[in-house]
Amino acid sequence: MTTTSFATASFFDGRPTTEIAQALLGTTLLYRSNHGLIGGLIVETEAYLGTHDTAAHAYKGRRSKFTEPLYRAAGTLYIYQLRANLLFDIVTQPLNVPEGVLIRAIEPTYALDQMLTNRGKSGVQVTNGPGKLAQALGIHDQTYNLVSIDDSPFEISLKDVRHPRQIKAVPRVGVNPDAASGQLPLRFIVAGNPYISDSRKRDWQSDHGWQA
DNA sequence: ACTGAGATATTCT
DNA sequence: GAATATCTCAGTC
Repeated sequence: MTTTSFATASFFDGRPTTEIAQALLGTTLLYRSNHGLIGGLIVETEAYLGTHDTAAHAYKGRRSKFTEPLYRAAGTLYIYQLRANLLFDIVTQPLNVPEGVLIRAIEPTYALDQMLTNRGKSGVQVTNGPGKLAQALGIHDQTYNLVSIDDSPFEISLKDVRHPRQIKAVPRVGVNPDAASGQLPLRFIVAGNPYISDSRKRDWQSDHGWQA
């Protein structure tokens, strides 16, 4: 196995979570599903900074069966249910440093047909949100929660990497804005990409915000 | 195109 | 019983 086309543990090694969240933009999230290779370019991420981040599940060191994956090694998958949705996170720091990145949106590049079928929606509605992208990929259980991405059918591919022309850092979605960490700009987006959750059509760019 | 309410599952107080 | 790292639909513009 080469180390150039996959983002494994070395991708996370020794970098702050905020930096990893930005570095993931433009890489490809791939899933080797029973229906074949499916995935797309990551266009939106959020960083959750552990015990001092009021919006993080590990705030104040909360540790339970639910939050356990965050305390494991970098590259551990944290797949959990929020209301009727599954959310897909990757742990970014060494053992017992409970930080992670939430993948919030992708731009489909592999098996768009399958995603349309999985979602029953068209256009950007296919993958422009964390729960939506899980549905689109066909993730409907927590089988790979607590598993290292290297031992899972998931992969961060650096093979067809694109470079955002501009990365914007804005406050995170769905966090209590009145809490201490509520306004921190820890949500990172590829400016101008139409698959950004809750984006406005007027902000979309024809090149989707990628460098040429 | 944009806004706001309601539904949904799980965890923690 | 309250809170939550969300989605969808119906109403309005």
